Amino acid sequence: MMSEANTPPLPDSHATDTELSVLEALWRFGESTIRALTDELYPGGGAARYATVQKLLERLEAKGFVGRRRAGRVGLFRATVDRGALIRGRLQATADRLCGGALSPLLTQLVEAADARALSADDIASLRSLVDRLSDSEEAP
Amino acid sequence: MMSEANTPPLPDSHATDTELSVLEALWRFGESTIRALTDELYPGGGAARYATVQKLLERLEAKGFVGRRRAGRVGLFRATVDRGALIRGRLQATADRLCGGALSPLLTQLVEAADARALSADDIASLRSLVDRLSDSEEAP
DNA sequence: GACAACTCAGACAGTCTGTCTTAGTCTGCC
DNA sequence: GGCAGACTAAGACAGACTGTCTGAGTTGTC
Repeated sequence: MMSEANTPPLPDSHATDTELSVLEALWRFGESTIRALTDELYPGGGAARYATVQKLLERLEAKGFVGRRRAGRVGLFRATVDRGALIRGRLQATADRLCGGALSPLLTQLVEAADARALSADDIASLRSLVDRLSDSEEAP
Repeated sequence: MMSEANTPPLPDSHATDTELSVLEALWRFGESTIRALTDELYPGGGAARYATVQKLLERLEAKGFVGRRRAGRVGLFRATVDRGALIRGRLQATADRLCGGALSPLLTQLVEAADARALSADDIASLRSLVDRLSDSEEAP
């Protein structure tokens, strides 16, 4: 009972690398027109590149990563997910495919992967506070 | 200087869901023949399914996830990566695409995602020992 | 020698992705 | 009024990837 739907929904679709570059631009510049995005991603790009960006936005919208509104006759596009949501979506997808949905194996492997490379003291501290929080809610349900 | 090559190489290719089911079978049963894997994955499957498994193994081998040796005239296939390596590979891929390769943003998001849902007491305990281990190696380099 | 099982190579359709073309619509300006 | 320029919408296209399957050759058994 409960313990669901209290976190915003995670993206279930996959954003392509190219689609991701459009999202990155939207994150950097906020709500933008196709024209502005095209100029950013393909400087000097003509009508063809413009249409490419248009199609990428259309697909991103279908996947729920992007929303649009109209300002006069032109469309304004904005990202409807932030980078963190995208990351969490991919993490969850990895967990679903490789760990039956469980997240803790990911934590284990993440720490292992980071072992050689440095994890900052801040990272470790945030991990520790997670463990403390989890322990608390475990003892006092 | 250094801090490289002391961890085994991470898979750089992507294993499909279907390919993954073959890997899962190899993890469960260890070194196996195509026949045994086919019987496991497609019970009662005929020559067609056999060939499907064969092709999946061929592609897994090309991607470096599977190795083969010959026992007499039949081939014996084994996984050359374990589940953890696959997980770490996907984590690194996510980090590369979404965080410029840095792993700590993944940690942050993972903690956030794990916060909401229930982790088992075992998970929490193993997490705690993980944190303790990290803190130790942090204090005493 | 016939048969069964295995291997190897490749065909095939369906899907996904990035790219581009075309046609239609609206704008403001001369 | 009408025209050039910019925007939208719809879809065509090739290349890659995936899961599936067929066929031709090999090898060992009875």
